[in-house]
Amino acid sequence: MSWTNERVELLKKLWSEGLSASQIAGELGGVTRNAVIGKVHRLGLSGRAKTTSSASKARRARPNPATGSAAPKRPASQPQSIGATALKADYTPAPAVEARPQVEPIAELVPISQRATILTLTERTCKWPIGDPSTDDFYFCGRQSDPNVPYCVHHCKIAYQPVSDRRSRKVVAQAG
DNA sequence: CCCTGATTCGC
DNA sequence: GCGAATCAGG
Repeated sequence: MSWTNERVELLKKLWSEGLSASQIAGELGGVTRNAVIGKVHRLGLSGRAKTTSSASKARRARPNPATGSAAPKRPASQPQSIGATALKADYTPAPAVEARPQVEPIAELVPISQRATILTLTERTCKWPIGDPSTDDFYFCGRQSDPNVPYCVHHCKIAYQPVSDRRSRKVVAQAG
């Protein structure tokens, strides 16, 4: 695949919305996350509003295996003011396939950076649905989970608790 | 191990 | 320009 105008526009859009490079690569198709990152840099889009995770620290790269000439290139650190585009994704995630467990108070404690959409779930991400699938406030917990279980440790506790326990837990949560 | 973005450099 | 390989970091 090549970087057509449309694909570049979509890349810009998704990148500005805060999607990760691998997620964007999945959306575009036919490219790897490396390709996406490379393109982002060539477009001068690097450095999003808030560094997603470890953006600010990685600075060194390959130690020149071929030439042996240890010539560090220019850091290329232009300020690159990014327009304050909305961080909120406006694509509508697919509705949950499985029956949706009750929304628990923990939902609001999921860090935004860890939340997942139906598109970003893997075997190792918590699939606990949060919010109403018919709205665009819907997402999945997205925390890391064991490959063998559908939920993170926290939601496993909720999902596999006896119903009576769950109720009392909820009452407490609502009261407080 | 999973993941993230950053960087270099052969093509 | 492109992107795999490689890096540093959570």
